[in-house]
Amino acid sequence: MAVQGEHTDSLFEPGRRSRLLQLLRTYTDTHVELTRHLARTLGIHANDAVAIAEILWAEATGDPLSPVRLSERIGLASGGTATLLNRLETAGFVVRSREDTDRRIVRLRLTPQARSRTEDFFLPTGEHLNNTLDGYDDATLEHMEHLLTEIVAVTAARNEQLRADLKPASSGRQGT
Amino acid sequence: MAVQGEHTDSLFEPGRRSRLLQLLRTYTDTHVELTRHLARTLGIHANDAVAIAEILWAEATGDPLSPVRLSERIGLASGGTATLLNRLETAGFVVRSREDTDRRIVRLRLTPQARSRTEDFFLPTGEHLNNTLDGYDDATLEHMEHLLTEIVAVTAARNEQLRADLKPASSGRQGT
DNA sequence: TGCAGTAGCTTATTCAGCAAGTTACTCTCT
DNA sequence: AGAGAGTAACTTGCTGAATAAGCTACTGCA
Repeated sequence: MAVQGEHTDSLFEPGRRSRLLQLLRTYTDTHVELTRHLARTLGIHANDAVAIAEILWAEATGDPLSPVRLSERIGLASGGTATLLNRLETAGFVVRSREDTDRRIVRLRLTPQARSRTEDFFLPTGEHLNNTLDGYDDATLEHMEHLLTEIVAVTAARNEQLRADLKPASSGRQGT
Repeated sequence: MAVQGEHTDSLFEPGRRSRLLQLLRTYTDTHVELTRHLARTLGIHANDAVAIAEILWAEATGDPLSPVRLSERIGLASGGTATLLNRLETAGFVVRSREDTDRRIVRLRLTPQARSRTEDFFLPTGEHLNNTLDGYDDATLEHMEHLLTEIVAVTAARNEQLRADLKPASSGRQGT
């Protein structure tokens, strides 16, 4: 018998802000579905496709993922990530290379075939999106970039906070 | 031996457009992680949390999901969705109600407890985001809304196309 | 040189999800 | 009205993805 129950409506209040947030939500759904289609196209599991996309992007930015960092992004435990990587390596999508000075670290790279198939998959959408963005002037895009950056920061901060609840107290060290 | 292999670089070319697309990708990752935290908070599986968010949102827009439509959104087959819903119903998160004139159709609604727990989870982020959006004037937000709408449309169109490849030929109608 | 910390992996086990089949309901066509 | 096609939801048997726990290899501090 909760008498109150109106404050939470702010999430769904009509208005421009709420509409924007819903658009972001919808975009996420859409992007996730696109990744599922990638999985189907490559003949692999949904999570494997997520991993491939992450590996591809990280590699493109010049800082290839390690298994631990991949596991953080796709939300799998260490063992599950190892299984996933074995699967992808056996299927010829991924190679592991120890190229770091720290000999413990493994770097994940796509095979040329995997990269080209994945890029071919994303390319039409990418070009279509680029064309769409061409319809906007530079100032608008800059605003958009700024806004999105802030939005990501807010959400990421919340994630960080929630992640902190996970590890109660490992070592005595508890930094900032 | 593909001699060419430069056209695909357009996905990663430096520049504002590419940066925007990466931001969208990052946002998706962030939002997905947030949903995983929701799962942990509610003590349910990741996919279950995705389903709860979808059910909540659909209900809020006045058009509660049916199992089929839920399954399309979360990317599960009919049987898997039934299992998931049984799980959520048993755990007291979801109720199924036959309220449609078409007696086959089941509408999915969150229990009050589930709704309040989920809203409590999203509320801090939602308010934080609203504050962020308050820093932008109306015209800018309108531009954003327009741009995002287009982006979603492009991606959704691609999804539709890919989904069409799935069903080979049900009725005699076959396109190109 | 030992010891704590981290990266990556292996193994045993569980249970989520799929494919296929069943029931219930709706709509159309005769 | 009644047969038949189509759709919504659910059930069941089985596969294998992911987990938890434990192990090895490497790093770097004391």
